[in-house]
Amino acid sequence: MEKAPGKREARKEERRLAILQVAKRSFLDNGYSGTSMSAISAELGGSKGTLWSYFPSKEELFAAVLDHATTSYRQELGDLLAPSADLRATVFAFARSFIAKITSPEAMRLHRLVSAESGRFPEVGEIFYRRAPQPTQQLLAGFFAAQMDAAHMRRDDPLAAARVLASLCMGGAHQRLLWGIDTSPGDIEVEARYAADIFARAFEIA
Amino acid sequence: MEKAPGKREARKEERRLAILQVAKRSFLDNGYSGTSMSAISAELGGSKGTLWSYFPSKEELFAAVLDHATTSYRQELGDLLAPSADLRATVFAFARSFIAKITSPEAMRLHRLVSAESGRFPEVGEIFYRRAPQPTQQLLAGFFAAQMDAAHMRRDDPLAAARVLASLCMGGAHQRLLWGIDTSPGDIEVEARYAADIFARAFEIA
DNA sequence: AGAAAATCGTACCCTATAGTACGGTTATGG
DNA sequence: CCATAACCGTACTATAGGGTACGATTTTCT
Repeated sequence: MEKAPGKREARKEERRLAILQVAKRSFLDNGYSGTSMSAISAELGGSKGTLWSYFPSKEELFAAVLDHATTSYRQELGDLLAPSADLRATVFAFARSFIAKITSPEAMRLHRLVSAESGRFPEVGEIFYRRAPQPTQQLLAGFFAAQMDAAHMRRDDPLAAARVLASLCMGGAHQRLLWGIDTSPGDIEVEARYAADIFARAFEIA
Repeated sequence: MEKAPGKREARKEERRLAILQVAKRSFLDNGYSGTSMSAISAELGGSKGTLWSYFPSKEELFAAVLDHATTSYRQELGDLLAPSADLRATVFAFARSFIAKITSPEAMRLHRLVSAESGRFPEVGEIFYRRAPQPTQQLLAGFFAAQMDAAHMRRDDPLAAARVLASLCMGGAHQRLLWGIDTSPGDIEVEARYAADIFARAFEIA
């Protein structure tokens, strides 16, 4: 079924990706209203008709960009939870990778775009939520449930515990970057350690 | 010095406030790029020239709106911390009021606007940060410092403790509302209780 | 009453924008 | 080699946007 790359389809897909890439940059930089189809077409080179033949309206382009961006965002998410020596170390390692990921420039810009536009386009928030925060929380929750079964931490709602850790990770550098207060990369290490410590105390990790 | 209301100045101030009010609604609803001066003028009635005589450009109107909005936001912030019977109760009461405040529709829209535009206008984030999150954190930090001195909670960096509590309060309904996942008002109570509980465990409150 | 300030209405300029139309050109597939 | 799908360039429509100009009108101060 999925044979025949075909030079036509190949070039088409390639072109589509190029459009998405340029559009993504523009939407991330300038928001929905601040992005113009004409500018995208100009930056892309070629004719406006071509752009419209791929995405028949600005809204559809936006939806496609969001879909693409959140998909690639999610794909880098699976390996955040790497069980190691003891629970504390695992939590700390997770916190460090997680904070690093959500404070990366691209993640920040995506976060900005999503929170800005999900007021006007409700489906934007939902798409994002189901692809990024929700899977992460469930990943964590499953892990914590097992740890609770093994009596390595206090028994509690695993999903709530997952949210606590996520909240602790998002309250520091990420939040400050949101307001434009810039932070040094070293902060990540410090904050991850602090978040892990608070979490360990709250959930009675040995 | 501050005498002579003067009908001229009075009407001028009144008009100014009317403009700010309409503009605020529009910026909060539609963002910076999505807001048009012409539309504001139309909704306001009267001539475009008048609008421009008050605010000589869209950017200056935006700055004034932000200034006004964050100021009124801050004024409702002082009475969040009401010392009561014991520390646990105080923390819980704070969490409840704080979550209620930051999840109010207007606060959410302001948050959205600020995080969206502080990428493009760095001073936006700074203005907001210095008027809302920072005072709140310092208020809390001062309170915790005193409680630590009185040995009612574990000794630690008071500002860090303040951030922990704030993070716990922002990680629930507020975050979900940001993605457009709506929550029931009853969640506030539950989440405040949970946040206070986690905080109490992490800081060894009796 | 009369000068001064504010306001109004409207027409205007210039640029940007989403989206369309169309005839000519290049590349691909059979 | 030739039909065809994709593409290009360009010109075009229509609307909206920020911002200006200006003469007429109303309101306030003295």
